[in-house]
Amino acid sequence: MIARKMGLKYAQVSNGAIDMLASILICKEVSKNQLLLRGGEICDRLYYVDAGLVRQFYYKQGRDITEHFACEDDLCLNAESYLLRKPTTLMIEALEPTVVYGIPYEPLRSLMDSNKEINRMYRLMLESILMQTYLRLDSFRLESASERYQRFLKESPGIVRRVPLLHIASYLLMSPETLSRVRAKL
Amino acid sequence: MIARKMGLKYAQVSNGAIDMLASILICKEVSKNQLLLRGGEICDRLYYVDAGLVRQFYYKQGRDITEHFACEDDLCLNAESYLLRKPTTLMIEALEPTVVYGIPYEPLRSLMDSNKEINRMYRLMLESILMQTYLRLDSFRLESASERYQRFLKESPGIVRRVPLLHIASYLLMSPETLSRVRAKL
DNA sequence: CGCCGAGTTGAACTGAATCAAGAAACGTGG
DNA sequence: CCACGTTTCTTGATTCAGTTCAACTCGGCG
Repeated sequence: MIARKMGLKYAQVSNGAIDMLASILICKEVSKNQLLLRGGEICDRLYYVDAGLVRQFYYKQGRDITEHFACEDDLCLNAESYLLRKPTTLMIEALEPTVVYGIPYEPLRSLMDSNKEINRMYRLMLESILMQTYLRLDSFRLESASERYQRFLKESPGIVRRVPLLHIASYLLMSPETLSRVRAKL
Repeated sequence: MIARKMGLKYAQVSNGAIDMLASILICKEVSKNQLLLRGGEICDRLYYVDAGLVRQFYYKQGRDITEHFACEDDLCLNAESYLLRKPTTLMIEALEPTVVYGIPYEPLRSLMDSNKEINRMYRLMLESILMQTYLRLDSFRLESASERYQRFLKESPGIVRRVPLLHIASYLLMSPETLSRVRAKL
């Protein structure tokens, strides 16, 4: 069911491949404000959010910085930890009651070795994440606080209403006060 | 020769795979200040720089913004254009006499279908680029102009001396004047 | 030699951060 | 269902890093 959604969102995989993918998926439920991944752990899963909303964040100079939001049908990848198999400083927290499906590292690698479609699906996921990341980098170039917020509003209207201003501000690289003022002017 | 370097840098591919990779590589020489890719073209190659130095840049609000530098043994990927097959606004310019090897899109896809090692190599390339991009995003969070420059110095000492200040400034998200002052203080 | 682009330096300006105080919303227990 | 405390958000005043604009210096090259 979830495997089908995943497989079809990024590639057009066959029923056989969907079944194989389903066989390695691991479902996890997280309640509001619970951590899905703690600092120091190795992130062994590439997450697909089925329901709810999570954020990836870390502490820098004592501040809580949100790096990514993922809601229904979004991917959540802890690249450095998942790919290099090392302890993470980037945590994942559920901002709502959430259900995620994780693709564990090793099982995915073996599945990719034996199945071309899964291999292709993963490649397309990576490519999609990469392009998203480039877009995000770009938005920090020459855009004012207000422009960054308006872009976010347009690109992720669903998230804005569900997340505390504080997290959106750090995600958009501005102080909560600035975001509040930006909003007041719109 | 170049295929061997490439194959070994990102994966540990066999001689057979190296030969296959070599068979699709396209070599191109570009002289100083020449464009390797013009705006409006579709970027059909994932480039590997053999010798010299290139930058990727685009115009935004009339300014020339450098997005990426690639020198010897670095990759240069025009993600949006290469992956989505659409005309680019991101150009590539040689800052020195340069030799690049391009991996063309379609031939790579078919090679990946028939050869697992090449497939794996490309996957590792993508993963590597993705992690680099995340690091770069991070450095824009809570780092001052001076800190960004010092990080760049440490991470890419080879590039600093070979590139006009102007391009480094836009790459690091600051005005040339600011970079000049930052340098003066070190 | 004198031009030209690249880099430096100075002064004024500005967008956003910070600090501080108050208002609104939220939820928990009585 | 309300009262209270806590958290989240807003608003104002001040400060500061970095931009902008302008003038000047330097080094290379025709």
